[in-house]
Amino acid sequence: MVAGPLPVPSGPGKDRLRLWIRLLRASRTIEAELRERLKKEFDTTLPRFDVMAALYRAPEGMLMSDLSRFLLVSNGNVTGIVDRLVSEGLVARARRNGDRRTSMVRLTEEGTKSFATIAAAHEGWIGELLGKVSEEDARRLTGMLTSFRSNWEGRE
Amino acid sequence: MVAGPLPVPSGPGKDRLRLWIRLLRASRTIEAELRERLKKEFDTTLPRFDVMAALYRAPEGMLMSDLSRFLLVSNGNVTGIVDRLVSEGLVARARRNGDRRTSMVRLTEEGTKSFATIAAAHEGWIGELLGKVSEEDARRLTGMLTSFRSNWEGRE
DNA sequence: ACATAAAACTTTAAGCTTGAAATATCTGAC
DNA sequence: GTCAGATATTTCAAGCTTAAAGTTTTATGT
Repeated sequence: MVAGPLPVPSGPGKDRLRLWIRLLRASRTIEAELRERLKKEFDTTLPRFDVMAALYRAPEGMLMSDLSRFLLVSNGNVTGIVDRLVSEGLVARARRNGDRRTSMVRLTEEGTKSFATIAAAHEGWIGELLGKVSEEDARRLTGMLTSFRSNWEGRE
Repeated sequence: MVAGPLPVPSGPGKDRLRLWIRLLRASRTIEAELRERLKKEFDTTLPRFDVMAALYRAPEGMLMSDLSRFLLVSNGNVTGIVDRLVSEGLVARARRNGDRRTSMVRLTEEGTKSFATIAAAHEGWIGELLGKVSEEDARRLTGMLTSFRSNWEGRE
């Protein structure tokens, strides 16, 4: 999947394959760098950061299934990550009266403060890691990826 | 990390952050789809596919450390995946006379045939999943990502 | 009301992933 | 030759990830 230096043979459809390979390598490269920095600087992980980022945008809280859908990961996965965040005091689960199957998950005060700090650093890192991409290219690329996303969601 | 529907606030540097988020969501979406199809259609996994793809391009074999570097994953990780592929008869390790620390890893005949089949399907999937991206956009996007990569490798 | 289905979540087993420590081998300085 | 350091790989512990199976609660049809 993460094919590299050697070129993909040319032919019909190869352009898209090449695009996918580059896309994957770019995101893995950046992801690896972020993972390392999160670990070194804040002793945390990317999945934890992802969950906290989602919750930060939803002060009223989120259901587990919302988190799962939003983060594009399985529901069982979210359970584990949230468990750990709860045990660290960064996240809280609140049982709901309306539906006792569900629980609202939200950042604690400590979690909110912690995330704000990390997010500021994170944004700086992205600026640095993507520094060579011009603002204009960034916007154009974003536009293409956005249209990919809309097409994707409308598929089937 | 995988922020979604809600827009990233505007401001300096936010364009790159937005780009990163879109990039990550696009690759995770495609990855999830490929993972599912590899499982359903060929009872295999993405990491196995990655390793086999790398070895397919190197008929003479690769060192473990080459695989690790090439796939952008840790060396310990590669050990486990190759172990499993070996136990399935798809990959073979060959001790080298010159340096007994290393071993050349290569696809077996069965592994080669198996990969060829899967790779053909894989290419078709990518063509389908990225079908809405025009060939021209695909080339332009690839170009931008390639220049990101060169910049990255030249950093530090 | 009751059975049945659907929904939300957790648990489980297997595999992936990392960073760090351990092992084995090789290279170079002396 | 030998010993220190470098190199290649494996092992290990902890955590992430998925798909599938299980649990509890809610909704629905009759």
